[in-house]
Amino acid sequence: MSAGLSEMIQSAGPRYRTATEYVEATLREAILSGAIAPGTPLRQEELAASFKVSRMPIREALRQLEAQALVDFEPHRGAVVVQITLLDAMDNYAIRAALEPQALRLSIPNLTDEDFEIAEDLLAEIDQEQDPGRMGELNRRFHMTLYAQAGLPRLIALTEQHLATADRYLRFHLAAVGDMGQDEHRAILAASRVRDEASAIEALAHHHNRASEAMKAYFATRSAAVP
Amino acid sequence: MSAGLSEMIQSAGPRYRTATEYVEATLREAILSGAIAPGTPLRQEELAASFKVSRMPIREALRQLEAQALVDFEPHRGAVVVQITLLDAMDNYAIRAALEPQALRLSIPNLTDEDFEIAEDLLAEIDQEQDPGRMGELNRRFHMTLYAQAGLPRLIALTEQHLATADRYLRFHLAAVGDMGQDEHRAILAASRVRDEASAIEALAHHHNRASEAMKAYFATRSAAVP
DNA sequence: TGCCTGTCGATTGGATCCAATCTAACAATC
DNA sequence: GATTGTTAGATTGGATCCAATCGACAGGCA
Repeated sequence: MSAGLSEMIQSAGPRYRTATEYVEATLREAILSGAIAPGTPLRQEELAASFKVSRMPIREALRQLEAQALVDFEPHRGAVVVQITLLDAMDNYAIRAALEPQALRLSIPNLTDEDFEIAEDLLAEIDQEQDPGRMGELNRRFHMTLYAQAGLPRLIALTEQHLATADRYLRFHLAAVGDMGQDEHRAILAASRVRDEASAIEALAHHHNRASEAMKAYFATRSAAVP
Repeated sequence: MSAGLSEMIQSAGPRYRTATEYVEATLREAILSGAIAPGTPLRQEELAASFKVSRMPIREALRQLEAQALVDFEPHRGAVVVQITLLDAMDNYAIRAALEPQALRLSIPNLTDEDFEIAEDLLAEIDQEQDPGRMGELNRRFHMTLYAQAGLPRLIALTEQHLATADRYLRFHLAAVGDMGQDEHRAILAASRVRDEASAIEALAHHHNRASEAMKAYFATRSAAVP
């Protein structure tokens, strides 16, 4: 969370096959984590210098981020990191509230004891974690562990993408909801363990609803645009 | 459906702001409609000649299509139109079965009499249409008319994108299901008219289930890879 | 003063150029 | 005859170069 773009570039290492892949992944991480603030114009020349590549891979990466709705392109004015608004957060909640129950429903019959143990461990880790950024990551992994056996790669990838996007609202989520919803996490896990799809989905829906309502209320009291 | 890529390029006209936008939209249309067959390697030089631009806008467009899961990139081997498989079709059905009820639920309270009339007209048009490609387009517009008032732009855009992707399976859908499900369409519309969310969603779920099951059965009898 | 207009620097969109890598054909070896 | 090593051509990934557009600012005009 505290790392700026340059640190993220440093630590990226050579684990990518092409410069475009590398730039895309690093920029996405930087935007999702907040290392690059919403509204920031992304100057191609500047990024090229930071990444030590030419403008071309930067441009290809920005196009991919555009398709993921993380940056906005305006002809001849370039790319800008999309703003965080209440509407966007609600939009994201609505999409996740649609996708995640579907993924969970399809995954539950195929989950193994090992999956449940991993999920359990992740919950324990979340309990002891203080850093918000790391909590977001653990939260994502917990949810994805339960969805991973759905057997439909696109559905899983799409769900993960929108869970990752939620990291952008994490700061506001924590301010509004107060916690990561560990009780609800445990309810979801317990119902999944006994293959009780209906209860698991209900618990998940409750999880989403509480977060979404809390966020709406939080913004209602502020009425301000998000910084 | 019968138009090849070159005709689609001709008829595109100058309604785009940049070459990249133009290439991206035209290529997507060509892939979704089947004008470019699955598995086709997309040679950058060749496309550049067809579109009468350089390779650069082609590459940016291909990157966007990659983010939409319409083409596959392999380093130094280029982009290939992704194959159509039963798994992909099931994946797409599962995603739509998650997103569309959510969109419909949020939209129903805001639908106007005008919306219902438009939807009605579209159904009448579908009844008289013979061309599969055009039927796909009308079907998409019918569904999107009902979802358009959901008030969440991302959810709407994502739903539309996956409805459009379904055009790739249209040929197999028609072979498997036999029709566009007009009875179900009418049930969805009727329930939406009287703001009966539960019934509308149930009718929509039935619509998806029937299609999905029919497609699965269809492929089971063939057991072959999709051409 | 306030508004319009024209110029200039910054920045992007697109074209061209070069280097890295892959494919395929062919030769050499077992 | 099959397999492996080698090499040429095709094709992509990335760098560099040029032209088109935008924004800001200065100056003219009502």
